[in-house]
Order: sequence, then structure tokens, then C-alpha cells
Amino acid sequence: MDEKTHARFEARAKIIKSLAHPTRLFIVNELAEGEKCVCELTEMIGADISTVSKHLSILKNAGVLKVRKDGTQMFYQLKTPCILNFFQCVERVLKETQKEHMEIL
Amino acid sequence: MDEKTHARFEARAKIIKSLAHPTRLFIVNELAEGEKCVCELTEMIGADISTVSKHLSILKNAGVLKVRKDGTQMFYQLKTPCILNFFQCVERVLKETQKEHMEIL
DNA sequence: TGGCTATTTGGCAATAATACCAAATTAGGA
DNA sequence: TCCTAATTTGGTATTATTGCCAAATAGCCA
Repeated sequence: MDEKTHARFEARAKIIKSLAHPTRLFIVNELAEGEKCVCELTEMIGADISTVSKHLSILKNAGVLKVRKDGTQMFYQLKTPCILNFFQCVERVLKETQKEHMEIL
Repeated sequence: MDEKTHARFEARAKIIKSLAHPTRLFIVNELAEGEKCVCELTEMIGADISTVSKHLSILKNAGVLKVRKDGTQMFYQLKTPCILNFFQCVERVLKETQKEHMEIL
């Protein structure tokens, strides 16, 4: 793989990597309904607020989320809602795997 | 986030995590054209064959790839081609980011 | 059987990701 | 201005991922 190709896939991997964490998937799923502030998400997730803030920053940095400031609050929202399409395929992969698991038993 | 919800997103994250690496994205991209053996992929990637084998195993384990044995060779192929849809959205995210980057300059 | 090829597995060192706490930053209201 | 609330940043210990080498495994063929 030449350097240019590697850089191409590196950039793509960065975006996918930003989604490769249960908390961050949860966040994306929640934001499907609309923007939410850090405090709302933190309460739902139940982790330290600094942890949630860092997860949000990773998603924003990858270009998946954008943010709107209102007073002291930061409202995060999906920047590219096509991300939600991922879930459908992931669901299909899971179903396939479960099906096979059943067949073995 | 209750335990059940966490497990739900953990399972989904595992699948996305399997794609969150440049080499593994490259593999998925190559297999879009059809099955390939470990040796072919290894030559294209230019890493140690054991490294490539482990990447393939991660993808297979996640339910993204399936494998067919033919003699001493193992042919890997996409199990759930909907994975390829990811690329479209990733491309869109990249384009958005680049556009903004241009606007700043 | 013995040798050869393709692939996987085990071990391990280097690097990256994660989560918490504490401290810094920012904005609003008394 | 001072206090408080919301959020981000810095620091750090813990855990996970990665890639190579060496060794093991599996299948073909002489």
C-alpha cells in the first residue's frame, strides 16, 4: 500500500474510529432526535462530565457532530445524519451473527 | 445508561471497531470486488502476513467477513456487503470537513 | 513419510485509548 | 465585582490495540 493510499484510508479510519465506542454510539443515537446539551447527555450516560465532554470532542473533531453555544451551555447535534445509516447495517451484521449462533445450538 | 443498554451499544461498537483501522478498511474496500486470499491481500498491504491474518480475523470475528478454505489457501469475502455503504457517508463527512477547511483560508 | 506452502497462534514491546480527578475557562446573575 | 453553573483541559494510571518475530498448524505433492 503506497503512502497516498494509506493516508486516504487513515482519514477514513479516523471518522469510523470516532464511532467505535459504546458511549459515542449512544450519543449519536440520542442526537438522532435532535440536539442535546452536555449536561443532558452526561446524565443519561452516567459517567463523569469530563469523560462525556471528551467523547463529544472526539466526535466533533471527526466531523460527525457540530456544536452550538447558548449561554454557558453547549448543544451538540449531528452534522452528517447519514451516520445513522450505519446502524441499519450494524443491526444486520448482528442479526446474521445471532442467527448462526442459534443454528449451532 | 443501564447495563442492558450498555451491552447493546457495546455489541454495536465491536462491529464498528473492527472497521476502525486503515488496513482493515483497505481490506473491506478490496473485497468489494470479490473474494481474495490472505497472500494476495498481504502483498497489496505490504505488512507481515501474521499482521494481515490478525486483521482478517478481527473482521471475521465481528461478522463482517466470511472465509472459504481451498487447499492451503483461505479466501476471505464480505459477509454483509452493506458495510460498503459506510464509505459513502464517510466520504461525505470528509468532504464537509475539507470544505470548511477551505472556507477558513 | 518428508518437505513445501499458506495461514494462524503465542509472546511481547511499543503505542494509543479511556476514565477519573483536579484545575482552568467561560458566561450569567445577584 | 463576586458567586455559581456548565464545560473544557491537563495530568495520570489503567487497559486495549498494534505489529513484528518465532513457532505451530494444515494441506498438498513427490
